[in-house]
Amino acid sequence: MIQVMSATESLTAPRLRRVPSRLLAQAAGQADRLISAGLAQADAHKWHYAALATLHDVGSASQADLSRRTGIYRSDMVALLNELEERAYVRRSPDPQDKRRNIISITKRGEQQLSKLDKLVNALQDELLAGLSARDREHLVDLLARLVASFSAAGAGGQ
Amino acid sequence: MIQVMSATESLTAPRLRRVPSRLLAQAAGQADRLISAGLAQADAHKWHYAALATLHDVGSASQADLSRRTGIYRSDMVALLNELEERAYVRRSPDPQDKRRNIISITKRGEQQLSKLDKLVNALQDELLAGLSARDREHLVDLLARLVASFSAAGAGGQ
DNA sequence: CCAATCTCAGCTAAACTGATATCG
DNA sequence: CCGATATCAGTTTAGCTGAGATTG
Repeated sequence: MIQVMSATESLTAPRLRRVPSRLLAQAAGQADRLISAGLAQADAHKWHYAALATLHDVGSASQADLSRRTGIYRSDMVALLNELEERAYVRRSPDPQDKRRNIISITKRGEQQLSKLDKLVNALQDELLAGLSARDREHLVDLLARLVASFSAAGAGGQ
Repeated sequence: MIQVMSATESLTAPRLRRVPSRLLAQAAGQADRLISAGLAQADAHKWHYAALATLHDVGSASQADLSRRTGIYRSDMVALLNELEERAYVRRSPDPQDKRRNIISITKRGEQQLSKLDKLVNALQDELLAGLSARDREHLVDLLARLVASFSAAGAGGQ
């Protein structure tokens, strides 16, 4: 059993209990621990999933492209793709049209692994959200998606 | 302007767009950057706020107590309280009843700082949630609070 | 003798920066 | 010459572990 240091909520100061940024951090922490632990048992990482899922949906992409789509830094993408290539989940081939680029594509084995991870990730999300009804889950996802979208549209990230 | 590496959502693979744990991580990241940057301008940290708010609501507490209530590790609490003590926001006095403990209490200056931070933190939450209506904000907070509560009630943290 | 408290010292992993060589 | 790409090396920080000395 993993020993975690989240605030004992019953003791948390009232003032802090409903601070959105704090709740987000707590929830995200719980989610991350759960998903990471689950994926670790399949010898995988959330980045593996993100990269494979993106490659499946997009077909193939350069590393920089993959980086933008997944939110993983180009510098970290190198090591990630090394791992995926080692396990033969992806292929790296030089782009003849643009010799700077590598074309990354998912292999058959990668597709198999992806569908395995897909099931696993979905199951883990269910576990995460076990305390909420189906309607509440959808609503939560909606609100989060809108929050993320509106926020990056506003100040910070958007180009 | 802070350069951030979040996925360019318009390019994010459909499969990833509505994964709850991913949305939570993104939202929490945005929130944390915003709040941390805002608090930094007041030469403060989110932990400062958590500790001061807890002390105000509780009156006084041992370091271990504060640690449990805020979710900050006892080991990190030492350094945090050093900072707060330096700035004369809190007082550390030995507990005569239990010589292992320090009794931490908030000072007048600490109260002043707290009300400053209170306003600041509230303003930052508003900025964070600017894209959502008042009803949506409440709903989001509700859902997050229930998620966090149900989750720790279930498997992981709760004794 | 075991459990809790405060403190210090250190580790790990994630997020991020910067530089280099290559190419468009 | 500027901008993008892949790669490598390095920093910073949050979160976490472990151990020591003291006390209940």
